[in-house]
Amino acid sequence: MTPHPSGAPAVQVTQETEQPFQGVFDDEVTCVASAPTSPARVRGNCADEEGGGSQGASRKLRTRRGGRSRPKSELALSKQRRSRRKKANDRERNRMHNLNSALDALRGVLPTFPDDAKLTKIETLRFAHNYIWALTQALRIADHSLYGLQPPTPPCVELGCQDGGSSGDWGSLYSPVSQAGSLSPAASLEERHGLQAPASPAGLRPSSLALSDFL
DNA sequence: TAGGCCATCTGGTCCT
DNA sequence: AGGACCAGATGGCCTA
Repeated sequence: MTPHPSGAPAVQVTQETEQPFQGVFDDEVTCVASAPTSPARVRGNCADEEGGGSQGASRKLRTRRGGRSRPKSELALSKQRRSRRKKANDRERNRMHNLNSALDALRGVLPTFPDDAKLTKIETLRFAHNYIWALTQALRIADHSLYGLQPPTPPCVELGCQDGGSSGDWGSLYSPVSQAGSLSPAASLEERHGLQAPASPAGLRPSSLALSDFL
């Protein structure tokens, strides 16, 4: 897999202050300056310049409030808009970097893969979901065998606490996701990379499991 | 070359 | 007003 074995360095971002596309912000001068960016961006920047008929409104404001709040010139307003947009882009970028960091952390606690194999975002989420389910099932089975035939109360996993663990989920052999199959990717990792599930920390039998079981 | 995945920008909406 | 979140759009990179 690894759509970006050598490329896409931005995925590995851990520093919040990193600004891989510093050049993007050089559009302080003109909206055309962001040529490497998408037309949408250019469109947006230029649209900002237009300001949607704010001329009359600003004039009205100027006449209405006379003194304290200084009226801003179109140039100042445009500058302010660009500044706000730039800051919003920065925040959005940081937000996505945080999200990716969290996804990387999640990948880190999932069973290890070959170094050159990296789960995609959607695969990571699906894998984690089903892996957690499998682990809880393993715990349940272990408890079951320890304490006899009486099915134990399901462990209170955070996401399952609110409903006290419905018997429907816990009574079924397959995870709801696995049953539905709607979340399974068209081609499993195993098929694409010949991967086998590594040993599970909870004592699952890895020999009988494949990644596709989790995906 | 098509398709998948990704990063980024952008505007809208909601919340503080 | 400003920040967080979201979804759409876009273009780049990579693989089959």
